Amino acid sequence: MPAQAPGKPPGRPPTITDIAEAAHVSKSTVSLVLQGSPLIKAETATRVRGVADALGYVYNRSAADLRRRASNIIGTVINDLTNPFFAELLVGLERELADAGYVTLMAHTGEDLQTQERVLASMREYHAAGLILCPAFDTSPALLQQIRAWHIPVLIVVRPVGDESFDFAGSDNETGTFAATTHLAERGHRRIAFLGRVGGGPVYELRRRGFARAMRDHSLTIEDEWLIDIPPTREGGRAGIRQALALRSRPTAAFCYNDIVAFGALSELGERGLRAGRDFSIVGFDGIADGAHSNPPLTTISVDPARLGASAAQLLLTRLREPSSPPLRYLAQPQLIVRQSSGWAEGARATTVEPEALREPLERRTT
Amino acid sequence: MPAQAPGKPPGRPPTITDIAEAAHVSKSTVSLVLQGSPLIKAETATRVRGVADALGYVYNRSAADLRRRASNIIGTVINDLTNPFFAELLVGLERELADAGYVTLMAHTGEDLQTQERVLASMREYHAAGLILCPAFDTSPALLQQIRAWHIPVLIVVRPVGDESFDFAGSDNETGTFAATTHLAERGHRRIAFLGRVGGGPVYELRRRGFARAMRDHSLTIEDEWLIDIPPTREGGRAGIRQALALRSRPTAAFCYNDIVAFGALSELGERGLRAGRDFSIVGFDGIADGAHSNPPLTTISVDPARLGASAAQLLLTRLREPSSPPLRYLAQPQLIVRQSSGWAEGARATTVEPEALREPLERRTT
DNA sequence: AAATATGATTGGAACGTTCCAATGTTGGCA
DNA sequence: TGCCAACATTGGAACGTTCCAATCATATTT
Repeated sequence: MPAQAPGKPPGRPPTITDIAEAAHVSKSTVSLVLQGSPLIKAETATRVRGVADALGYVYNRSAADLRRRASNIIGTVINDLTNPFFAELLVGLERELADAGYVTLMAHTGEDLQTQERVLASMREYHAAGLILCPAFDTSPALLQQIRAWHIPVLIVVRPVGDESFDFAGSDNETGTFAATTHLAERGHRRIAFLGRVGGGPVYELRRRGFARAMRDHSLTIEDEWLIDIPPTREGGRAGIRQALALRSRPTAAFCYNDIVAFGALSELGERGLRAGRDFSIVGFDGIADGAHSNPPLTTISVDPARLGASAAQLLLTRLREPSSPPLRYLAQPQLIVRQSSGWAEGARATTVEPEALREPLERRTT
Repeated sequence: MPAQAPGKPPGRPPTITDIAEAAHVSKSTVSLVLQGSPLIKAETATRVRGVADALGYVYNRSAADLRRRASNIIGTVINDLTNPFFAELLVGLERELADAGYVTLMAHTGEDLQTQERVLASMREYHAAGLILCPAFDTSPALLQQIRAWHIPVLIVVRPVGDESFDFAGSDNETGTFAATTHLAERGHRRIAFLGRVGGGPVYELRRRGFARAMRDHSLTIEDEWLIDIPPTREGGRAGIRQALALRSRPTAAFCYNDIVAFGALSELGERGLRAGRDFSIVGFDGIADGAHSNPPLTTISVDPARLGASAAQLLLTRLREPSSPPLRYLAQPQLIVRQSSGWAEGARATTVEPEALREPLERRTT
């Protein structure tokens, strides 16, 4: 017995023509009914729908898309699904698109430019109604120009690329980092490290700027050695902490480029018998769900990735309705979420904070 | 200036007919060339391809799919992308499918049965060549029977549903849990908790069985209260540890249903000033990437989610080539990865283990 | 030299929709 | 009664491929 497809072979699946015959109307009428057109009398419409159900009709998108020269497919290109930030973003995106009747053609690039080009070309062949692109590192503006010539609406997400003439959804990196650094400064930290890529593109640049501004505002100087160049990964976070702790002018706190870097940092601190929030302070960026349950829970700048995804989807949907309005732009306003990974600098308040004392306000939100 | 679509409006994009004219061949020839058919003389083929490029031709899948009554779309339904296990699985899947020339239509159900039905129906309309389904909790076998009638190959992933007549890719839950529990027992633990759902379906059942078998093999009894019923989430892990620590016959170790439960457990332990691996032992299940960088790094049963995804994709591809072979089945053999979250029970070896001593073998694999 | 095999190419009818233009059918109004 | 608008429905030509059957050329065999 074959595993799949038992029972009678499908025969020829019913088409609108079959429905038309059975319902004694023309196929045009059936088509209009299926599209929910108000041109058809309600009575006729329900009858037709009844017949369609009875025959087990299933709409043929290929045919419709061919004729309409369009589809309900949104191509979504994610550079690193392995980072929960993007996974959560994707969830928000997909949900919103699905609610609007679109379907998500998803591809993962793993930061590989060739893969990125390939999948984009493929999405084009599928007649995607729109594209959402989290560009891989070093994506050239030329690629975007090329896509523009395809006349498919594109929304750039998270990492800006090229000029401002493309729709974009991301977060306010400078403000967010400013808030994070300020938080550390207000807790009495004077030597604060920055763990992230050096020359890692515009997002890094903005975060570094926010960092620098906050330091300046608190009259803190930045030693060059505190700008620690590591890849934006968990391993990077580990390495960053190792470096930070080895410095002659040793920092007491670190802003981490993103939450997974921060997780790496927490892990490394733990292995050295240090407790984040007491012996060293850590702040992340992104606000992924895991941060509420790391050890210790992570103070971070939350952009609410799922919500960012939803907003991004909305932006693209707007663009689809208004193909020729000026560039759309959405910048999520990040929120500082204070949890236990950031504590007071030695001497800044009482002396050390009892772990127990920290436990009560498990999560507190600040603007 | 409009944001998108500047320059000349697309005109009419070139079709194979246009290529045919320009290359002085018939459209049949062009079609064959594009399909890489060996029927066409190499010389002609390259000429045609040249013309196609020159005209900026782009293949129209809608048209082809209509005519072929098939597509290169694989519909993938994921129940919880928020769990890195599934995100990593999806990455493996997508990569493998893309390499084979397929494209991934992805949908997220968030464990919602209605959403699941909706997205499956949608994928059917798109003429998906195959489906990959991580079923939501409580998916009824009836749904699968229904899908079977669609005559689209389905691969069930991770959670078995219904009878064994469907292709399935998952992991050996019993063996994995057996290994995890054995590991704890061999480290001298005699009171071991099980953190997971009670009555959570077949996967839970198998893991509980592996747990029970390992306990029996080491002549350990299982107190009912050690079977702690919590949702398979980070919050669940927290709650589970709270409960475990409050028991009269207090366990010294816990097997966690999956890695994110384990993360919750680590977090809760940390907040109580306990260190996993020294004061309490934790073992997870799944082997998500984060486990190598949690605090402390997590001992877990790894099924290598990305690889599982790749294998699943291979299984479906095989099915597409062999539509009527008997049911295919793939069970990943899980590996115990010993990291720092599991230590020796008090008195079982020396006394307590110095944190420093643990640091060296950062990661060790065992079968 | 005819007959046959092989290789390379082609004509054209599908595939199942959509949507424009046209047609038929009411009822209201002059 | 005739005219017109509004409403409801319809015919049929696209959309861009694929693939079967047919054709044409060339080489090989008898």
